[in-house]
Amino acid sequence: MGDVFKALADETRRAILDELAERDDQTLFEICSRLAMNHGLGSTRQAVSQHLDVLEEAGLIHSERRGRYKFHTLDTSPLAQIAERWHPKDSP
Amino acid sequence: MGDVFKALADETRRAILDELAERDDQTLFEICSRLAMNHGLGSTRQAVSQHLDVLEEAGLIHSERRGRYKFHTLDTSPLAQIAERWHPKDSP
DNA sequence: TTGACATGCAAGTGGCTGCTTGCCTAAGCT
DNA sequence: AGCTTAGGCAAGCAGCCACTTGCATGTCAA
Repeated sequence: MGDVFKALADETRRAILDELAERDDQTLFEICSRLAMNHGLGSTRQAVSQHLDVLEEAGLIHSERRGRYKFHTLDTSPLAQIAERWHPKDSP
Repeated sequence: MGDVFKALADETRRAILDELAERDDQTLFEICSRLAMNHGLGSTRQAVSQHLDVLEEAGLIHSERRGRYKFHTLDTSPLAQIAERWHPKDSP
């Protein structure tokens, strides 16, 4: 699952996860404005949209379309295995 | 600490961490041969050396020079904060 | 000291990636 | 219907990054 690591490699994408961790079910424009407000990031709508694609591809967020809005929710389950991959070896 | 995430974004670097998780105090050539044996990676010595620099910059490994050998050891402590950064929010 | 071995340094290159630009689709409101 | 709003698609561009190539440094053994 190298997609998860590559998705986390970008600062803007980590900021998006930060925002979704504070409030779920946010639309694209909500995320855009919150990135500008809370993180000082002036990313374009298309740029954020592409970031959301990468994050969803990695399984870190899920999206659901309701009417003309698309709501995004955080999924932290792929992060669990990261810390556990390089466990210090227990000698037998 | 974006360096940690960027360091983990590369497959070869993750394989290096895998090898160091199994045995500490490995030299550059040991790591090279183990990458070829266990992971099927035909990386050059210089390529692996640069990967080791990135990993050390990120604080994921430490190195110690003894004579003409340089031994590398794994340090998993930067990984702890990763899983804890996007904790599900506890409602007050 | 001489040679072999382990590693370091630095410039150059190809491919990936984040971002922009421009246009398009679709849903809701009046 | 007509307009606005939320989002999607795709091509192009610039910077970064992993890798190579060639040479240099330093250490041990004979």
